[in-house]
Amino acid sequence: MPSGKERRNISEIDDQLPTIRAIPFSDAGAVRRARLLSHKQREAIAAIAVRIHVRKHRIVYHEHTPADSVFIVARGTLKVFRNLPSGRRPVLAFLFAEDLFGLSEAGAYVNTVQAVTDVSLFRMPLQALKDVLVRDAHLQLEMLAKVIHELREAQRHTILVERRAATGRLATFLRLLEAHRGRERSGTIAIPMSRLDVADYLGLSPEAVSRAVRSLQQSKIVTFSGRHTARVIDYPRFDRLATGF
Amino acid sequence: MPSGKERRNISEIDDQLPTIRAIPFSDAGAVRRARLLSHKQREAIAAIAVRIHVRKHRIVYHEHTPADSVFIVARGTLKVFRNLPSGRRPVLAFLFAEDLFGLSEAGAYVNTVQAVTDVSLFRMPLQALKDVLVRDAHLQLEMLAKVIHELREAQRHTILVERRAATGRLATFLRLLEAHRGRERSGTIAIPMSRLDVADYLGLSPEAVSRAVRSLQQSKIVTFSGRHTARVIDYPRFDRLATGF
DNA sequence: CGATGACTTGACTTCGCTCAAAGACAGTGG
DNA sequence: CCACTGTCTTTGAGCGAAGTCAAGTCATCG
Repeated sequence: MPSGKERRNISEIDDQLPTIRAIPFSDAGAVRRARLLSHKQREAIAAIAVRIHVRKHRIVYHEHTPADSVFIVARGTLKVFRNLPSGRRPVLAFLFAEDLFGLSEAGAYVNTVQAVTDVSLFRMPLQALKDVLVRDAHLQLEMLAKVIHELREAQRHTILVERRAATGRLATFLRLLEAHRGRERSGTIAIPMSRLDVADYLGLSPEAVSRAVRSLQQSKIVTFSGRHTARVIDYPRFDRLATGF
Repeated sequence: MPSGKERRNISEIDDQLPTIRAIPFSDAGAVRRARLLSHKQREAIAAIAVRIHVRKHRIVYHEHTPADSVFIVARGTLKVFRNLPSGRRPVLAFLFAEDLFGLSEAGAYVNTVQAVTDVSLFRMPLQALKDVLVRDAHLQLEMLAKVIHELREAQRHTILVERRAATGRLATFLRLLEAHRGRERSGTIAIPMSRLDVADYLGLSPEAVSRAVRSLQQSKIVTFSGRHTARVIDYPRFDRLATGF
């Protein structure tokens, strides 16, 4: 995929090679997530990776199916969820560019992963990846840091869904989306997923999400235009709501 | 630490060397958690580990303090929690023998870890551990499997606290405790932690936990003797409650 | 542009939380 | 060894917020 002569920004160029992003586990003061891999390490992974594209709403893999590949997100948003006997479909995480997923347990995938938008992925055969990780133990340490970071995210998520107030949960979620875009706060937050997905992530009914949206509007903290854009009006109150656990 | 001539069972002998236990990530059909390390790998870790003992209720480390060590549990139970501005103290996990903890983020511990019973730990300096992991990439892969396993546990926990019914949450928790003891189901489940700890883990008020206990008794599914022992009477209904998400 | 599914709104129910108080347990010192 | 005291736990009453059900509105895709 040659780039032609048009101007491209850094993230466009960068998604030609796989990267992962997380907070490294030593390195005090690393508040923000950083890219963990050197150019050489990225090439080592690229050598075993295939680039694949998955359309919106398509499923990447189902829980309980044999796991032969691990993935890195190049572009787009996905959701990780589980189908429960009760019919509930809790969303455990959303995945964005430079996230890693597909790490199996006992040879099978544990969750189902579905594209929320059109996505572009790097797909690595599990065995080939293991070989690379054994050969380059430093690269493996970065992977370890990434998985530890995911563990922290999962714990944050648990804390989030344990909160009582629906508006607080929603505010925290919006903040998460905002943080994921990186760079400065522009006030505008894109919400790529459906209300139902948000509800399943927050552990609320869709009606409760809807009411929380209305509540944030009425108290003039956030406005919503259409169903996929939010705009923060009152950052102080927004942050207080989001972090005021 | 020579063993003397008295009879010792396997787990007693085993806690002389650090081990970790998890479901490996390939190896189809590995339903149960297995010990991941070879004798040699255990010795490599032991070479950099110090054995420490922590009394009941003592704190191993506080969140936001500089992280210089990683730990493996040799014996006892601990809880992992966070102190939130609101005064809530959600428990994110309980730790048992052969669990790994203390993996930091940006050089600081993320959570607080406190002993629930008297515990015995292996303490490894972070830098020394990293050196070992770089030197032995296969050992590192086992560590990676362990962290992935913890990630799965965290996700299960999220699903757990999203359930509505308090009795269902309690049943699932009891099942978790039972599973952790390993071996066959004897019907008897030891509950080492306080009701408040259970409440903080399940995202309930202590009152709600108490009522759930009463409810399980009244419906003759589980009986409780004292505060730290449960006995399952009706396994079919118990399992249905616990897994019927 | 029309149909299908996603989302919102309203009315009612339910279940866990809060507050308050009584009861059980564990550790301490006499 | 036992009584005492502080803490943990249980129980009750009332409230509130999210769930459920039902119906109407909007947006999105063919």
